[in-house]
Amino acid sequence: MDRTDGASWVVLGRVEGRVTAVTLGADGAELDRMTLPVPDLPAWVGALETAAAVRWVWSDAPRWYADLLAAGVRIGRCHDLRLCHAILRDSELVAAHAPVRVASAWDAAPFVAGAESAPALFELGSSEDEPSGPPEDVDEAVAEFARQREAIDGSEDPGRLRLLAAAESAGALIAVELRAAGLPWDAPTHDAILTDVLGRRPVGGGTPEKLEDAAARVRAALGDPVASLDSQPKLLRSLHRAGILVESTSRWELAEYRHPVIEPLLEYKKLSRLVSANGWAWLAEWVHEGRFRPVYVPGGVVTGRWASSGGGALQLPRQLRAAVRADPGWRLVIADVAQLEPRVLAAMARDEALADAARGKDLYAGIVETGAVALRSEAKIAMLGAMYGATTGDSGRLVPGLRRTFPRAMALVDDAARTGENGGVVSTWLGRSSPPPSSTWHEAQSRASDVDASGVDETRARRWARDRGRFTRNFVVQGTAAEWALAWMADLRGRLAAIAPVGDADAAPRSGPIFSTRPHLAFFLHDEVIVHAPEEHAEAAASAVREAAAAAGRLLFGDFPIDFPLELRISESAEKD
DNA sequence: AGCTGGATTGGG
DNA sequence: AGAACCCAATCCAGCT
Repeated sequence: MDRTDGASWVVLGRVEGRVTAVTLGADGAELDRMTLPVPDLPAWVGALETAAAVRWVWSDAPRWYADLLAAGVRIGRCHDLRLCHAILRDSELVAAHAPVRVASAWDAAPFVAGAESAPALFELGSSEDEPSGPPEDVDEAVAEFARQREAIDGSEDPGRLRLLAAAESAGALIAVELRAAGLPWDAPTHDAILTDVLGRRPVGGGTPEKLEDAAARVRAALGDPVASLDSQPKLLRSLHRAGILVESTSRWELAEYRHPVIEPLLEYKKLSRLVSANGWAWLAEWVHEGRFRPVYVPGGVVTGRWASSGGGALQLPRQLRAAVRADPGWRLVIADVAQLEPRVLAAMARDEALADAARGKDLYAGIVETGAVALRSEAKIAMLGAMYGATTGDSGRLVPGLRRTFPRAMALVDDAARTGENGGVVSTWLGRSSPPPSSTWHEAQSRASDVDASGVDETRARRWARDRGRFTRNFVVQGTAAEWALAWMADLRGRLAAIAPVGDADAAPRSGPIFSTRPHLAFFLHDEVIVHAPEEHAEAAASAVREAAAAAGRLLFGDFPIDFPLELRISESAEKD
């Protein structure tokens, strides 16, 4: 697929305790085949990885790489068949008749450790344990890899799809590494925050002091000593009985009312959320030996963003960031990209005016300087409105100002919206395509164009068309931003691995055998990374983070003059200053 | 008893 | 404030 650097492809498969490794030449022909027992795999991979430039081709990174890392073996590059299949199957750049497009066992959810040993109790039909994840047989893998090479080589833009496959596969490695290394988490700090906010931890697992106190004040204000506060319908009825005629129990609606119950109720909701989502139970389940190890799901969102499954890694409340603390003698390098999505939009659209406004500074301040809008706050909501498809309110009112000043960028998102409204498919910069509309959607559209269509039919069809337009409008920007972030992390991963190791693996053993002696990625959240680094290498790691951002911009957008400035700090804790 | 969907709130 | 996009986790209600 990539014939430029001479690295060989080694395809791995396994059956009944033995691994088969097939080495392929640049033309895809089989050069060599060998088998070995599963326990011998790490040593063999480690030796080959040191000796030669290898790209490992495997079904699913979590299935293969978690065990390698645990055995102390890190690899440089892979091709993740499951993730790349999902991209190529749907990509508009791939020919409609390509074999990768037909339904197959590669349309699989990721491997989940232990999932095969938990069959549903009342499952009908087969009583066999169905292992989760894609096929593991090596010949299946070789065949699928050939289909994917064919799909890419025969596509409209092989270069872009090669980049996307490489970036997505690097992300697959990084997700496994992030879990293996873990985010340094100081449980005593977390406990102190909980105790400060909620009051003393109840011994028998009951309600914390301050939560109980807030509940008592709510019930007193309602004049109902047994009011249920955790059931939305019951709470709504209690509020109505007290003369507060809200339609929901949401924070924003409650805040509009003046009544003695409002303040304690909002307090109750805040505390209740903290204890149930990130309280002591969460701490006991997800933090062990000073590390938070969430499950990241690369490509888990239609746009290509990562999702998480378990631990809520992408939903950590700001309130708890103080619990993210570097090990003794180590530092955190915390970096996020300022206004990633509008910068990506400027580059995709080749909109020099927007790129100028973004250059070297706060993009929203730059927009104000162009005169498109008067205030920074207006620039922000106008830009978000343009990318999300707002049509009403302040945002909808301000978008036309942007359309005059940045016609190219606005045309890109407007075109994406029009395509989506008409039932079409849109693609990101590197070629990830949106899913097509459902059959229900199509049926609603054709029913509305019947001669005897009712007003209800027409209204619904219009609404669904506009909903889909907003989705495709945002898809191209959010998805390309996700690609930029993958490229950033992939490049950063390589730079960090090149920094000389320090001390011995006992220095910070909690990160495991691979990550205890050198800077490593510890956290990722859409446009932010946290690197955990030995103090003496913190500056080098920070430089690597900055250089990787510049490299990612060049990799995706060549010499188009867009920059990606970072907000970066080196600190012992992730708490905001 | 287990599943699904609504409501809510946390993140970008 | 929301609006307008992409999510996950939790609890509860209502269903089978």
